[in-house]
Amino acid sequence: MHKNALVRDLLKEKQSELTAAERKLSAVLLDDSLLSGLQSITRLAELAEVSSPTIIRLARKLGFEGFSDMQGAIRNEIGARMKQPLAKLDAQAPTDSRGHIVSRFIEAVSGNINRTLERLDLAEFDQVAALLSDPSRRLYLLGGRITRSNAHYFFNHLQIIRPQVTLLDSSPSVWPQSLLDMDADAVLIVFDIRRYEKELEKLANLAVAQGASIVLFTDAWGSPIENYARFCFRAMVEVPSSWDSTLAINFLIEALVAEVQSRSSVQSADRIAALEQMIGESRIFRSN
Amino acid sequence: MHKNALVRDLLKEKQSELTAAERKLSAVLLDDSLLSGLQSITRLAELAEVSSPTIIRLARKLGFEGFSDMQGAIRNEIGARMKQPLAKLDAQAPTDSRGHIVSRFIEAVSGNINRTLERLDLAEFDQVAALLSDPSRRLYLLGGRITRSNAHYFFNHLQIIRPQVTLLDSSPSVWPQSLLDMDADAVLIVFDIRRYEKELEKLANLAVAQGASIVLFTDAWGSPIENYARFCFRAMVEVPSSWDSTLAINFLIEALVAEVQSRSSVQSADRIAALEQMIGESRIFRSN
DNA sequence: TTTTTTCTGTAACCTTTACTTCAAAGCGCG
DNA sequence: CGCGCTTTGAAGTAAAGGTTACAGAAAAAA
Repeated sequence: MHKNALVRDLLKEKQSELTAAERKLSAVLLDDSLLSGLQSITRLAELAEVSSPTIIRLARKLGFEGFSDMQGAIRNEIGARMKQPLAKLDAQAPTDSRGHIVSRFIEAVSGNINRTLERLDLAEFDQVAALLSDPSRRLYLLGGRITRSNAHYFFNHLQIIRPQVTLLDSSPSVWPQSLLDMDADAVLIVFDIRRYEKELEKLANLAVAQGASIVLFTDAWGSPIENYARFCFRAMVEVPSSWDSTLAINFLIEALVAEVQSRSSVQSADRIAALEQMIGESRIFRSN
Repeated sequence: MHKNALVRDLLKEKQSELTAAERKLSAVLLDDSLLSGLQSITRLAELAEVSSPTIIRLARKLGFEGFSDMQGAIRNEIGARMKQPLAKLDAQAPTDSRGHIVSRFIEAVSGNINRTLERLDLAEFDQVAALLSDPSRRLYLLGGRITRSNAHYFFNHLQIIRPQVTLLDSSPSVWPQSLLDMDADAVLIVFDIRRYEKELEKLANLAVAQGASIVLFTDAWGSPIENYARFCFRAMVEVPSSWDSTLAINFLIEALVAEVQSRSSVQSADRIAALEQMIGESRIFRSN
């Protein structure tokens, strides 16, 4: 019975029946594709911070005679996986012959991120990081219908890291007020993927006219805002879905956050500490 | 010295210096990509039809302390070969010897996504997709300080695809009003990664008490809300940054959006068409 | 051939391993 | 609070592990 089943699947399948220590162990095993299961039971026990009996109990729970038996199965499993040309998400395809949506999705997404990075100019990335770390700059973030979430995510982090960060409202009617403040020190970070929104372009145009610098995040085809942008990141967005994927854009955002944080760490340490305290004090929904 | 070199290369390199029995052993090892070297020395000896001392002598000849030492190297080697990164941005490293932040980031992120998917239960994924596609369900989304953006992103799409989707306000003081409506038909989608927020747990608890089902997105360590959740997705979030990465979570969201969309496509087609029209009519910032 | 050198397996060695037992710790429940 | 129950690791054991020493086998040199 267990001869056919893969240890990995068994682990996932019986996850709910596992105890706390067993789940800890299971996490360690799954964490590196069962590879840690090839060590001696003692080492594995130390690595997973459980005792060796726990390991044996888990092995038995999965249907093996003991640890050695399971280890043999793991070795076979890894061997089988290695002989496959490309180790991609093993398509078990329970419902669909062309593979589960998750399998197809991960394939597309990894391609998107890869190609986005291929086109990424690291020097440009560094320049943008420097720009966003400059405390004398004022940052404004703006997104479209869908990309507003990305703008919000970026804003969320930047606002904690440094002062002078503004997320523009989703309603264009209140933009003019912010526009007033955009001078040569201002940086407008715009997200605009298809379908490109005319309002965004209009605002970008006006901002540039006032001297602001624009950092644009767009898709492979390029928003019309490219013409006004000082810096431009193009990300791949196509996936097997009715919707575009902004994962590559999110990747760029997170990498920028990391870099801006490390460049601003000295100044932002106090800022974050102060924030933590304010959060603690202003907790409304008391949890006592 | 031999720390860097691969066992496989060492074997081929020193082939000429090997004795007959050693060469027989080497052939067996190379034959299945060193995989047979993961067994016990006794089994390997039987398989290669040599004695165990021969194995030790070969290991020493290659520069290892003994069989165990070589076996460890083999394990690492196989591990390295298996976890071929989703993307290995060929390190150009212009400024930093340890690689550009983007390179280090992509490595961490691809690992995170891969490991998140390994732990993902596809059946659970499908169940959640079905749940979210059910028009008789009312959906409520809730995120923490950082994950609010993810909740917003999810909301943004779900709201277009189907009716009865609500994004809970970031301020807990107005939650009770929404809580009133959460009965057995309600689905509360919660995002809670470290540092876990007590307010979220409290709300989840109350929602469950009213009969609502909870779908939880959390990190590898697991939010306390797990105890109340009907479905739980655990994503890996660690990256070389002061901040956690929610990219794996975003991946799950996008995959779910794709699946929910395809399941609801019939009903949602009209909805999207209607929406498009409304957007066209209500454009404020006219582009003449 | 004999002598010398190199190679290889057997048998002993001690260490580590996988596994069992058992008691303490944790946990839910009345 | 104590009561069961489950979960967990410490201690102990028998077996298998890796390693060593040594002697015979094979090959090379004389």
